[in-house]
Amino acid sequence: MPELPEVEVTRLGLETGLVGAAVTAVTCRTPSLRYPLPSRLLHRLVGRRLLGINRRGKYLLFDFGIGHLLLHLGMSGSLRLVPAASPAQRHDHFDLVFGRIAMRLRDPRRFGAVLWLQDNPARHPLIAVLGDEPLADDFTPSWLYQKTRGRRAPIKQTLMDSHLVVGIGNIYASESLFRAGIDPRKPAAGISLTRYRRLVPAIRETLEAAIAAGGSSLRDFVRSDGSSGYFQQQYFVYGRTGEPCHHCGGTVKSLRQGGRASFYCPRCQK
DNA sequence: CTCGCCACCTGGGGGC
DNA sequence: TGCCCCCAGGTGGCGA
Repeated sequence: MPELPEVEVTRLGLETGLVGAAVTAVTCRTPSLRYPLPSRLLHRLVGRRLLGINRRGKYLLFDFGIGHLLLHLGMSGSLRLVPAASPAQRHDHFDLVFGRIAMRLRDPRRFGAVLWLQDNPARHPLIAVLGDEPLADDFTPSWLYQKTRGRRAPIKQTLMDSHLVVGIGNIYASESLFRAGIDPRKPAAGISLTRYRRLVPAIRETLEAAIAAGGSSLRDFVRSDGSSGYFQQQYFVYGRTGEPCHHCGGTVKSLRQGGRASFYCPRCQK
């Protein structure tokens, strides 16, 4: 799915095309994704101008002045700009139409979310519980070090806990730990401040490189302009079980942690 | 608070 | 060809 970089690339793609435009129609084709679609409330957007698009973690927040449309892409969601007249296909659940252009949400696995937030988005229960933004200035080695005292879970799963730090999914957790030279199985509490001084920049570099590459985490990820794309970002370890490590030439290994696949190089990551 | 596990859903791929 | 099982992905919610 869309991890933070893919959501951010989506946000950037939509922002250019939609901010300042007014909604002319709303189409809900699915009664419910993760939550029921608030179709009655959404129809009140007709005639309203989109003032801005923000991101918090993997959530997108569309500011309409009278409230915010909150979208989450789940595991398989994508948002694209299409001609308003183009026929919807299977799994196209929701359209926000801006004249001749429609922003279309497609989500085959339907883990995504569409919600209407009347009040301050930061106070919404889904947003209020979120952890630090990994690209923000307050995400520092000492902050992460302090927050992980007493956490005996493996660092890989800890990085994926959105209540601690947002936006890092299964792919970029493995990639960040490779860059930092840390074994994904290491308990978070057992990692020294010195090593967090390496991990925090590694997370930033991983996410920023992916944003620069235009989003990459799903084979079927489609950028908001509809182009197929990701400049084939090269993963260091993700999905490369049995292949040679790009750094040391050793063999990339995989294991399961909390029901998900992790990838690492035993020689580079201790 | 932390942890481990389940549920949610669908399409694609491999094995037989 | 068809069937079955497993897997991918994010996150809320549960009980321990």
